Amino acid sequence: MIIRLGYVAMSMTVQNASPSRTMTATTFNKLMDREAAIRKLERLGAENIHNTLRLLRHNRAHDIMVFRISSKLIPLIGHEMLEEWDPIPTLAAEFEELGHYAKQHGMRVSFHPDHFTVLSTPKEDVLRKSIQDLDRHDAMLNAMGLGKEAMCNIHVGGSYGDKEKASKRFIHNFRELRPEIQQRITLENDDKTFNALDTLEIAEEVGVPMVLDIHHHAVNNNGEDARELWPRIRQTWLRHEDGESGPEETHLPPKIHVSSPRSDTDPRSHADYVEIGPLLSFLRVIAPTTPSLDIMIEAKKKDDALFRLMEDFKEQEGVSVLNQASIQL
DNA sequence: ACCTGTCAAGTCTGG
DNA sequence: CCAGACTTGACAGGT
Repeated sequence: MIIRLGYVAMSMTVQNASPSRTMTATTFNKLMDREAAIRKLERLGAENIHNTLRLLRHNRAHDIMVFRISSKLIPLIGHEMLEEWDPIPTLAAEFEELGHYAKQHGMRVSFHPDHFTVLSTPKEDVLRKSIQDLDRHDAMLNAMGLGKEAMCNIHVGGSYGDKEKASKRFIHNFRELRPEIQQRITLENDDKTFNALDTLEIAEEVGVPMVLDIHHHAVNNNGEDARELWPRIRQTWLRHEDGESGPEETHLPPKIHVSSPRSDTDPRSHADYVEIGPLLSFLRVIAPTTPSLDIMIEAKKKDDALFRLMEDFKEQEGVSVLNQASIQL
């Protein structure tokens, strides 16, 4: 099994390269010249996109092919007071440059719209905003010139006291989405409500790939073993092309999320670095059936945690290091 | 230079 | 029914 490692949004080693500088709504409103304030938001957006490009260059220098782009690239986008404002065309050149670099180097990039995007919601207004958020993520990926291989990972959402109903609502709402949006979505199990099996069943039902988060699974499960769920999870990454020719590999390897508990008293929070133990035992079990896998590291120390994990992999029996960010197992 | 409270958004819990 | 917690990086305002 070939495994590629990636990390999320920002770097601990590249200095002054924040991809998510922002401005608060309060500050925006205090500025007298609204046009100038909007230009300022757009400058921040351009700067965030440019810093993301710097991170991709850093990734390339370290063989890192998997990366999640920050969803906070453009400050205040989607805010109610800025409904008329569409900065994505304004930033077309910056987006194009970023996407071109990713494509040129065969990098797998993704977004993770945050937990305010909830398709299981019973509230019409929340659903409407969630769809708008997905539309904006799709528009940004389109502006980058990236196809359906660049995906948006989301959670199922809240349960509102009845997980079964919420699950049905998610499925219904998902099916109402434009097909282009549906094709961009992956579903991830969360650490509180929709566990891996719940999420898997929904992912199968609507036909989207499932991202397994093994830390979330460790703190939210009904006694299921992730290794036993894996064959079904892996299956969600196979696609019927037009329903004709049977299952085919997508252009994408399955992806999992990896992090470690901060402490025994705070097991849900993310630790600075990743413990190799539980990860490795999972990988050894799935290796024979899984030719390739991408691992998104969700540790506080970001790329620093990735480098340290690679050091740990080097010392393991049966693991060969292919380059600075990938291994064979 | 450094510290503290606050921040767009949603959901859940406890009072 | 409402306030606060949750979670995160970064702002904003203060010393």
